[in-house]
Amino acid sequence: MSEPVPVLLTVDLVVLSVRADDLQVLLVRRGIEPYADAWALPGGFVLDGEDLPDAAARELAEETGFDRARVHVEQLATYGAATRDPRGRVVTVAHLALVSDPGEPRGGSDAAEAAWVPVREVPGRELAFDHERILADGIERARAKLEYSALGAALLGSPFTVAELRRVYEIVWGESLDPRNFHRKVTGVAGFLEPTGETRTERGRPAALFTAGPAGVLHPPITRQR
Amino acid sequence: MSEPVPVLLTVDLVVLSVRADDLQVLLVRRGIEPYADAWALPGGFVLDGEDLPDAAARELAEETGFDRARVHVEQLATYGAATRDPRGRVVTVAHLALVSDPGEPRGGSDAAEAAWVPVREVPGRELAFDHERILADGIERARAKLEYSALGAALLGSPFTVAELRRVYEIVWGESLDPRNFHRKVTGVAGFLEPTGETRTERGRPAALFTAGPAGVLHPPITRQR
DNA sequence: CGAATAGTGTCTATTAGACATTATTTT
DNA sequence: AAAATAATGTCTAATAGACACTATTCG
Repeated sequence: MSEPVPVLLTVDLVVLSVRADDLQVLLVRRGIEPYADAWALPGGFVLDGEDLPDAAARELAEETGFDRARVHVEQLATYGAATRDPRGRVVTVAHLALVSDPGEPRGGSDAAEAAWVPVREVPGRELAFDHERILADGIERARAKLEYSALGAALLGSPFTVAELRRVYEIVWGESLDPRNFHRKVTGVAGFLEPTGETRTERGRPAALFTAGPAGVLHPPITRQR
Repeated sequence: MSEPVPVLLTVDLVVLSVRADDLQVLLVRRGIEPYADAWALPGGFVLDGEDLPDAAARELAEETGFDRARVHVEQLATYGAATRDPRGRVVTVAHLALVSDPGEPRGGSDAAEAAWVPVREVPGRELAFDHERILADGIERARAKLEYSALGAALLGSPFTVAELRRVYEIVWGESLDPRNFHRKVTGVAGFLEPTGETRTERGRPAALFTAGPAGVLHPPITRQR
């Protein structure tokens, strides 16, 4: 029987937000080796005694100032190829975070710089480690979960209008949706949206305001084009 | 800035199979501390230089004799609570494995005994570590993925009949499905099932044989009852 | 009033679910 | 022939998608 090998454990975050009518991801420019000056997903080492959700929430707070109550964070997947980090055996538990209306990011401890980048501009940049793959997995998870979950609300401030929610779907999926059918769909599923009774007027008829309902799931789902 | 903390990394496996008209999970009785003599999910330490999929495949082969080509294995989730293992910081990357028609299990290196157990009998047993939670997550993943993926075929030998596939769905979901509607559904989605042209006769009219098709996904999905 | 946006209604094609019927084998 | 299982067909209710229409605001 072989001996167990100790590894270093990190959490990395795919932090997505809808900003400037675009799906954007939070990237940091690394301040230290390896991959110094390269763009990377925010993240860092799991600390002594710290659970994985705690580590993810802490890193998110350091990079964005968001506290976990206002953000949706879920575990994405774990990446552990022996050669993924030149420092040695470093395994990362990637998380997906969806935030609403973030201000400008602030640089964290080992991040010289942080920036929101439209996801379709990322393929041009070389990300550190296997972060390009992790980002792709995170985006696909977000797209897939919009179909059957109330995840879209996590990308919006609360309360929100049906039109704002629809815009989130359109931006994340990159396809346009019929406003009338979308409205009928999301308001028709019991418990998915909670009407606040309030309205907000921008231009035209005032829009009813909603918060995410208790259902959490959208059944039957909204389907994207295949 | 705090120091990274080294952890030991394991892979654990939720190995599911349909045996004796029942959804069963492979459990091992632990031969060593901690939790000696307790039932647990099969698994073990990730070895030096070993990637996560390799470690999962190796552990699976040790416990069942299955090589990875014949089995569906996918990463499930990672569990890293600081107190989950009394030995210290041990983080496990759980995997879901679906196998067809396994023979009797053989005990592995640190497993004194191995057994297939119907999943509905598991709540009676006390599983080691947080394995009860991991098992629950694995079962739910399998149930959910049957809806939209060709995962059911992984629980069957190849080729198989539509009736055999339907039985898998019924057993995993614990609900009965209309044979005629199920047949129409799975044979109607292009690329989901590949007819072999062969038939197999048990009792009654010979059944056409199929293999899993190239599509991999079932769109639109089959939905379970909610 | 006209423009703009929100929200409802209506029609049609597709799909799901219930269930009848036909087809092909074994005994 | 009878029993058993496979496979197809038919009907109906529900849903998705296209699109007309009404509602409520601002300028």
